[in-house]
Amino acid sequence: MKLVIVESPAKGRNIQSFLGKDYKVLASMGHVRDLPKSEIGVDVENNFEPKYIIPTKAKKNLTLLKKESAKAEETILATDEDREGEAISWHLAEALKLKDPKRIVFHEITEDAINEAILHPRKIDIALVNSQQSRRILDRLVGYKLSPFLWKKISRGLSAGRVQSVAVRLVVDRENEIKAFKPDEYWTVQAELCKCHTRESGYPENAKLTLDSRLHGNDNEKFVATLVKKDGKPIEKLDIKNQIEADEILKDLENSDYIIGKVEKKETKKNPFAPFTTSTLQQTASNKFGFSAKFTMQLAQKLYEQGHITYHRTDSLNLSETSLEASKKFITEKFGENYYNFRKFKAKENAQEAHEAIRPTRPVITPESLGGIDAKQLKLYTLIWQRFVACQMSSAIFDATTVDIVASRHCERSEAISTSGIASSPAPRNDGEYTFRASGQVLKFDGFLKVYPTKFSEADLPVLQEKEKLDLVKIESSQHFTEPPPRFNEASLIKALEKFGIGRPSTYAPTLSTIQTRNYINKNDQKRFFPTEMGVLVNNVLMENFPEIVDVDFTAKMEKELDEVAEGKDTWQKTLKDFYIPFAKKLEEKYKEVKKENTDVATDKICPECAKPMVEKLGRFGRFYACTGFPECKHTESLETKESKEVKSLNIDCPKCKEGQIIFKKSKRGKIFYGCSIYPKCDFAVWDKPFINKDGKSDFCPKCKSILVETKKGIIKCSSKECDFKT
DNA sequence: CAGTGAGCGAGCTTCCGCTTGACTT
Repeated sequence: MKLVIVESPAKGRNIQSFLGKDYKVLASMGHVRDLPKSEIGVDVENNFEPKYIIPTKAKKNLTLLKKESAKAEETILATDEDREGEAISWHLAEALKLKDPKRIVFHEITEDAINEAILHPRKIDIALVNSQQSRRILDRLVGYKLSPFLWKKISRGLSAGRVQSVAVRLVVDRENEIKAFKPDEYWTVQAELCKCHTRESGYPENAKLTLDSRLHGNDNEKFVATLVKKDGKPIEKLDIKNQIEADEILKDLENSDYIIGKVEKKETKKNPFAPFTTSTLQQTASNKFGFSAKFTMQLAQKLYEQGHITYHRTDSLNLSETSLEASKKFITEKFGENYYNFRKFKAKENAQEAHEAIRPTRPVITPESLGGIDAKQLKLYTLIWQRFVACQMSSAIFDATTVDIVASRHCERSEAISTSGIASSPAPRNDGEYTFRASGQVLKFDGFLKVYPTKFSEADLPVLQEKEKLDLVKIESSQHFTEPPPRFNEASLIKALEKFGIGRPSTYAPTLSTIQTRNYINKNDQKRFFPTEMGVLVNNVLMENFPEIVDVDFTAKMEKELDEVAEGKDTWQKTLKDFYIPFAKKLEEKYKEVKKENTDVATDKICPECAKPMVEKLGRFGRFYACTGFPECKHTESLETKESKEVKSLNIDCPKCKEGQIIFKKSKRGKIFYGCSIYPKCDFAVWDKPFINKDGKSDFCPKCKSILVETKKGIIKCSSKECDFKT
């Protein structure tokens, strides 16, 4: 028996089926050794010697691997072909004490690919392993050196890191941009025009037309054009600054003739998107369905385990030969040959490409034919299936038309007369010639749109010819203001992180969680991120003292260095030394130089327990009132919010102790609940808001006399778990 | 489902990236 070790058990099951009973395929379940959590674990004095331990979570599995490896005639390391995968193999070899570890790699999970790989084992690429060690140790040094600095200078429990601190910075920067933004007023001018019927072109005598349509044409002969040029000069977005300027233009235009200038017709193409990577899947599922990145990954994990999709943590756009053949067959059979178009996609520059793009494992399994799975899983599968099939289909083709309309004043004498009364030489014609533009596009061939629904505007224009005269139906101007950039949501923040190469497919979702649980950023009602006071404060301290670490290019620079190590051009110790020596020196200075932040704000509140004044303090969960008699007096109060004031004003007596009142509270996790004001003397608490009847009083369950509550959906029910009363 | 702060000096907080599953909603 030969032992093969891969990273993921689902992948292992697959490979097992190809290799048969001479092989045993097991999974490492990710990394099996790591730096210890409780200490820095890097001997910076001794050439950055790392101290690796086996985390408790990995112990059980590693014991199994050891047992099987000892029994096996040989152990083959088949982890992913990238920096982290190479390192996992190396750690496995070390932990399993393999003498001559055999390393294999493959790019697609097919019988041929696996058998081929088994025939060509290689040695572990120690340079690649070393580049991973540099990455790991650098992240450890940054994180475990900067975090304690924040504990000392701001507050305990805070954190900083190469990835999370930049993510927070992006949100803070954006908020500052929004705050500093001054909207500019600008105006646009639109003309509603229609094919001319009342003049030269005329109408057939017998046409049955209403007076309105005789004057203004049918709806399908009307169209809207936007003012784009004045006297041959393009009008830029902010050129028309106010109503006075807009009115002047309107005045000019009311007495103008509208004649068609250039008519340009051309075909335009819309190409399908590339297949999904982790980041684009997360973005699209967020934008289309409102799924959080975390939820999308949970759904994808299940689809992967059930064998419906390929691996879901990837930055690759590669598609296996088999999947390409399958999609070709599917598309030509189902839609016809003209719908098929072979396409190859290139991943972004620093992608590691250890896997394929995310795609259905078997494209013939259409979403309709996939039964027995959860509705939301199916929704995600449908999206993945459509995106993949569409990416091998023809482009959609549109007939696009762009029409210029020239508006010039009616031909009347308008030569300038000099004050002396003598006609001057003809003045240069600057009498307000305006150009409008209208464009339309009509879908000619749907191509990939047949499978991947995409929003596009379709607007038809009437048949128009050059020099044709038009009637003006309506002309109007509209006021606009420039808008600040929008706050990030999950989709756009992940997109930004990926653009800068910050973070990896396996970390986008966890990173978003970390910076929210640290209370650096929060989501507003529109699910958009804004920084908290603590987020702003931490970011300011980092920006002021360690700008190079929170620079968006820090990771990109690190990656360059790591490449040098992976290519054997540089040692991992030198890379670390170049970074760490100046960093450590600076850190030492900053410990001395930077003062501890004081965020206390005096109030005129008096402590109800000891009569000392109270201050507003900034804690890890936001601001709160605290007694200045601390630590003798531990009295604290929450800041009043709209909700807490509202609940307090209802004066609901606690149904349990009848002594206290029900007040608005927040749990550790930030979840809202309603509890008794004299806690811990009385521990009454419910999740939902107590129901208030029309007399302004709380009410009780007719069945069991417990207090009634109103859920967020407006259902009134009994608060008792044993009672099922609800309306 | 009931936090947070200070400072002393017990022990603890903290990083990123690779995995899944055990929790709970």
